[in-house]
Amino acid sequence: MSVEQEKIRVLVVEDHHVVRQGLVALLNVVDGIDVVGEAADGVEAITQFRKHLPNVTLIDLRLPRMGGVDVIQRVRMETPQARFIVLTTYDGDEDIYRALQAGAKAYLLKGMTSDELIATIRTVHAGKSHIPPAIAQRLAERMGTEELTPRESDVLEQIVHGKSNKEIATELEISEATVKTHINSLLGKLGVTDRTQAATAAIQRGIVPLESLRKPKS
Amino acid sequence: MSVEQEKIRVLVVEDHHVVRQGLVALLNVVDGIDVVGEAADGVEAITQFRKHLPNVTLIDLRLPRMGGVDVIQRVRMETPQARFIVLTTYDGDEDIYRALQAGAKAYLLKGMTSDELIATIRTVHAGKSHIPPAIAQRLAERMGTEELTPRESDVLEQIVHGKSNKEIATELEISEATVKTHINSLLGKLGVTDRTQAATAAIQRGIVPLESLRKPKS
DNA sequence: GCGAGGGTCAACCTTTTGGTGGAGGAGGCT
DNA sequence: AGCCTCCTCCACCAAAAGGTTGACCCTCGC
Repeated sequence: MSVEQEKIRVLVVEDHHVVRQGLVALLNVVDGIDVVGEAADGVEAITQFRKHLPNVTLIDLRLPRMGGVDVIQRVRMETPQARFIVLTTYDGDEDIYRALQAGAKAYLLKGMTSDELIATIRTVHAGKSHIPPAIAQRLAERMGTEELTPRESDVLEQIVHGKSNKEIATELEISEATVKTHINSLLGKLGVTDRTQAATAAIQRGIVPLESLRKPKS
Repeated sequence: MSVEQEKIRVLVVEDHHVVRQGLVALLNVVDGIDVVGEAADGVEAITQFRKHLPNVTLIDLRLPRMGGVDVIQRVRMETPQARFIVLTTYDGDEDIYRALQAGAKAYLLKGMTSDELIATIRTVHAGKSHIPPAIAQRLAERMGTEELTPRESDVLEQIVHGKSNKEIATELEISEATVKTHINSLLGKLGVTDRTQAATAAIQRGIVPLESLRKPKS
């Protein structure tokens, strides 16, 4: 094999400017890795992906305009062989799960060392996956839990937003009795005993994003 | 004045390895700025500060071993002229407030540009403060609100952890009637109408850290 | 066609929560 | 001493939430 080996072409998607800059600088001095593009939001990420068709895409989940999970889904719809490494601070089990479901090959917590990151890029490029033990642990825990139905998720979201049963009924245009039915069901699935626990569980697990609490659009 | 101007000596405190690395690399190529130390946790931060006595300290609030706010307090106790720039992702109004109370001179959100960061370092080194409009906005909002008493905070924390009034009474060794009194009071102060809203408000404002929800130590 | 699961609703009941007013004691500040 | 805040507690009430059972209607897959 020649000294001119093929470089791994990497796309970096990260909205935090200094972090992205740091990642790019870090990776560009590594032998065999070439950062071919950068994106600061989800929409740009897709554009950049189509343009450069990178071997590996490093992506944060929290992005403006379009979330990381959606980006992964979209891109893999048209390019199934696309390899993604999710690189994020911990945002709740739900995101881990959905990212891996969407086809992410690795999940790294910010805070890993440069060596870990580089090693993971090579691993993923070689077609393998890489899930750190801490993440695998959470995934395993999540497995035992039942999925919420769409309607139950609607109700849960309203609960997190501090709505009463009556308000939820009005909002979703169903009777209060139905709201109670859903709540009773979702309490069981979440393994909690009241709405307050359901709310904190939802936030903590990332089922309902914390940002949505700021200023309700309604 | 000579060409050999005095450089601004900077200490970078940030637990995320790649982010810290990026910041240091970024700042070290800037004219007139010299990164004299790095720290990955709060305890190390204090050690490094004493060792280098930097002009400006860049610090994240979420740190292992000792939080950023505590570091600022400690250091300014022994070195009141110490200048801190808080550099963090948004963790709730409470942290902003407490960091500035502790004597931070500036508060920057990760995601700012390198230019903003550099400009702020110079500004702070010159003895001025720098609070972005978005942050000032939140501070202003917080001003109108009343402080919770220590006991009310205790109760609120229990609420966030999903305890019932009865459980809270047992936990804090007071009667359920007293718990109700505190709750009634804190609901008013938080401007909410029930415990679920109180819980989400507490999390969102950073009064009760989300991490404490994982596995209760009890 | 039949069962399973999801969504809708009702009646009934118990427990919890929130709202109000009052009241006494401890500690701090003037 | 007076005044204030905080913490403590009680009683009473109304509203909300939680638990249970049973029911009807879809749709989807077998």
